[in-house]
Amino acid sequence: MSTAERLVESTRDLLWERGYIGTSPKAIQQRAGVGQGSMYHHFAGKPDLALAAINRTAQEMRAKAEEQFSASGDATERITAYLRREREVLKGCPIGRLTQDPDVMADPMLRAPVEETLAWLRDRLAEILAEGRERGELDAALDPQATAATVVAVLQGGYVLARAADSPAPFDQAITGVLGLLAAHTSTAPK
Amino acid sequence: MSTAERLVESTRDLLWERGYIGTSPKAIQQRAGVGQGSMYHHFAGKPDLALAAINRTAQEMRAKAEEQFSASGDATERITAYLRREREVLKGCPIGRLTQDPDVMADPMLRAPVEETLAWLRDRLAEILAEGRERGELDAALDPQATAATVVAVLQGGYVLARAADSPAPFDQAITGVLGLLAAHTSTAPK
DNA sequence: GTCTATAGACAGATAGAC
DNA sequence: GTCTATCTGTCTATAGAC
Repeated sequence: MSTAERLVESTRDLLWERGYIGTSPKAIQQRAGVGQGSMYHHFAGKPDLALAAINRTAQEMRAKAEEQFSASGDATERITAYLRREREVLKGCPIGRLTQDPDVMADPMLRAPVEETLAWLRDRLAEILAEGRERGELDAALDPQATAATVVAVLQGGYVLARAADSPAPFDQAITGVLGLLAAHTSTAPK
Repeated sequence: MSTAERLVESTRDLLWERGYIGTSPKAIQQRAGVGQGSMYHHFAGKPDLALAAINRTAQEMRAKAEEQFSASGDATERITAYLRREREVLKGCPIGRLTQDPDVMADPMLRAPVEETLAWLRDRLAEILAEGRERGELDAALDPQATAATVVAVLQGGYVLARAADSPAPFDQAITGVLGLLAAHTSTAPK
């Protein structure tokens, strides 16, 4: 892996663990095994490195979600697969956590990928729910937009509960709960 | 307000806005209008101040939630009142945001109130849901524990979505969505 | 490209005068 | 109780040699 690559990966790890404010250039260099001068040769500074790191994480997150979204199965099956997918629950969401970082939210460049990724997730889920409703799989009373927001929120909030409890249990419960609620909106008629 | 009081309030504000890592003793003093020596006379240091601040915020959060929980009305009404209560959505949850602060989570004293408050919220909501189920108001198939975790997660995740979008809209949608899902589990039989 | 040196500002306190 | 001085270390770079 190139020096620049190692710096970006190191920054991704640290942003996930400690956030933007809690991540120093020195820590990034040490984790990457790269010297000070080398870092400033490849990147203009901390914001520049963070931008590269956040963009890559956002890209990766979409790609992983799209794996479940575009798989075969009806709406409920694909959403279940997405929610039940293996995750590093106790580490939290590497994108969602950035919303708590005032310096990230204050910089339009850093903020954009965070905003876009979560908006994309909601839109994509809303599409899948709308499709399920049209096919008669889901109750006509179900609001795709609102329900999509709920699903993403359960995920993001589940991470918060898991970190607070230092256990993945409340995350799993929250997922179980929302899937149970969604099941009641599923048509019992044959597909 | 006493000097000590002003320091605690100032710390509460800053922890909410910038988190533990992002909050310096100097910033606390300036916002409180209190000198350095004065601060260290009343508090041992930053962790001590943070402990006082977090405990107060946790206490306040429980009291406000209990207002809706112990009000009159059936389970759905009380949960709706809790979720629809006026909130400073764009500021996020002052307790939930601390789960992203590694230094807070690493200190058992600072971590305890965060863990306990969110656990208490889940337990309290589970009680209310169980009660509603016993009364026949809610579907017998509904899992009170899991659903309670879902409700708290929607709240915590709703804050994340709102901050990402810089708009309360996705928060409101997430609430609308979960209440819509819950409605399908509500018995249509007379109470 | 990578290294070391340097630098001004801030973090998080301690000490002692008043 | 509050104030000012002082201190060690870190933050986030810049400069210039190799």
